[in-house]
Amino acid sequence: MPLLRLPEPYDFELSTGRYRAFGPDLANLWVDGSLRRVVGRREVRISPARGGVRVEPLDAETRPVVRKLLGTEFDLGSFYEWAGPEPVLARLTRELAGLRPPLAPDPFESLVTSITAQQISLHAAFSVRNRLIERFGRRVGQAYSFPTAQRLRRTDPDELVQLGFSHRKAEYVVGLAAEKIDFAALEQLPDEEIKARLVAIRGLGEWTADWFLARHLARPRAWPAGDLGVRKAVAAFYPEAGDVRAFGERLEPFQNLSAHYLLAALYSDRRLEP
DNA sequence: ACCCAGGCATTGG
DNA sequence: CCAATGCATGGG
Repeated sequence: MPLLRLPEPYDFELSTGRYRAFGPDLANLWVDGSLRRVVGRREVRISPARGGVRVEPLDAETRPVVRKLLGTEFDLGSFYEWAGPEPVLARLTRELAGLRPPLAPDPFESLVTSITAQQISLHAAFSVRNRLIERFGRRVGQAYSFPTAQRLRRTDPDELVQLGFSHRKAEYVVGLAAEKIDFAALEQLPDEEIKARLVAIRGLGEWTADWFLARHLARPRAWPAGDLGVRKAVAAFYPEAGDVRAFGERLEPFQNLSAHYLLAALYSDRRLEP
């Protein structure tokens, strides 16, 4: 059986909740308890299995992408051990045991997805992003490949406006697609250097750069202090915290996983909603 | 009919 | 350096 092993504990349903919580995600499509994503020219089906996930097809092309997608880079064991003495995260890691944050496997996709989510609600962002995917992606099976930079760089921004982008965001996306970014080289740099390079690109601010480090590169210390959800979660779970960016230092060196667990706890607990 | 939602660039002090 | 402003959609 095509089994991709993952360290225990792993809770597939919990970990993939992001792909359903704000409406369907055409690039990471949930179908009858399984996740579908286009890798190369094929649709890959990922479903829960004992000891990991069942992946079909599983081969040299799909394996690294699925491993990246499912966040195998995260060291949950060390995180849980580290959280032990800290009351809040100790509780969250128990309640959310097996949550392994999924990642955006592709850097361009990660950045464009963040642009769509700037300022507006995640429901609205998913809706706009899905229309982008439908219009400029490629359907394979039931899922769609995310639109490529090559495709979007020859697109008139007005076409994106038709899909619900603001004029400004439409320019950001087409401009980003036209940038020649050596992502392989970028990934070798330290966090702050990567942020500096990204923020220099129009439409990419600190929030977007932080989520790129967190959700594409899985950098342990990424801490999106400007994120509205993170701020709400910190306020809810650490009423005495004060400045959110400074508070992040208390979470060293697990800011990224801490942010994901705080957000998951915030969204899973309706009582905390305003 | 409002108002807010996982920001950002732009403009003006 | 900081404050104010406009922007798009979808849910409440």
